[in-house]
Amino acid sequence: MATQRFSSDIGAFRRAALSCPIPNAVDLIGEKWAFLILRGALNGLRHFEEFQAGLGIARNILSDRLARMVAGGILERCPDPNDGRKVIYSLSRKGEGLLPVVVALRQWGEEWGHGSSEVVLADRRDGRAVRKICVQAHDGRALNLDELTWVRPDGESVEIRQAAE
Amino acid sequence: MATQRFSSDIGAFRRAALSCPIPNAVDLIGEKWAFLILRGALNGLRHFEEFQAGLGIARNILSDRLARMVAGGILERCPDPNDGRKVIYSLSRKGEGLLPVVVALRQWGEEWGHGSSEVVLADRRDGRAVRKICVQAHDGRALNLDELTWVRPDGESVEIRQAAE
DNA sequence: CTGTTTGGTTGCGATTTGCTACTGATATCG
DNA sequence: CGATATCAGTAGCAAATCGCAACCAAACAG
Repeated sequence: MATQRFSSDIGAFRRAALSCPIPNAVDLIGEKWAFLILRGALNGLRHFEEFQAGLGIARNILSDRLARMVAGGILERCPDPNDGRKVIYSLSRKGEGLLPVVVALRQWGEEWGHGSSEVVLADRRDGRAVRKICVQAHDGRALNLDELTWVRPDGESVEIRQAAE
Repeated sequence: MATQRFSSDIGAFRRAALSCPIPNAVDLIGEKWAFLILRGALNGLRHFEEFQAGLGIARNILSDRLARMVAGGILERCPDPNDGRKVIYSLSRKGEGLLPVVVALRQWGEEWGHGSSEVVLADRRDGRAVRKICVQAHDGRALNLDELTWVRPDGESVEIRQAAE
């Protein structure tokens, strides 16, 4: 009945995937509008109408996404104390934690020609552009894909990639 | 006719958004399956059946996403020279450039409890875990949201966030 | 030649999108 | 105060997309 005869490392991959946080994370912000709302929030958008006009998103979709992001702890929803009609959607600490993801994606887009870099993100202190985000070793050295492995916290190595040629 | 009377900074936001690479980038990988395929590819998955079994994705959807990612230059598709039935999907340099995005999202998920860190990404040279990815100033200092601004390449400051409030 | 693996495609019902119009609560204007 | 405008959503509905299952042709393997 040929139970499992995988040609390479899907077995290991699936096992590792069980504990991988990415699928859950992707359910929260791995969707066009959710990600654009996040970008908007990082850039100071705070109200329903601002998101709607700023992103050009349909109102029912926006409503749904905001609710999900609030439920997911990325955004916080509170009535505007200065104007009873308005609601303020602000980033939680968890939401702010996504800054590196958004900036990394932006830098990737710039590097690969998905839009010009007319403005660039900079350190407010001195106005100098931020560094290119990269994966860094313990000592700060930049690492690329083939310099990485998976290890268990005890230091034991685990092969997931490279298992298959 | 009340043309534009935005209460805060959507005007500036929309202007900046025109040149922002994020919407295009999001069209390419800002979707659940595309992102999971990317993660799979970074972890060594290479064949159609591997992705299908590894991710549990429907075959028609997988087919569609692979084609899009090839068209978008993230993956490269080539027939396996050793087996005429197989096709190898491998990351292009552009695709590998997304490594920081994926790792940053994974770290965020770990930090905020979307999955355990049974295995951790490490420097293959010494087996030590990689650093937490963050936005860094020119001198390597970690920067958080409120320490950032937008500047034009000539150094001229541009207010997008913080314009409101 | 027979059976299996691989990488798809096709059909179809269920879900999700996105547009437009509407509502109800609160503010602003005169 | 009364009329109007703003804000944050809902409601309805057509069109697009998803996801399952079945099917298929080409390329091996025995």
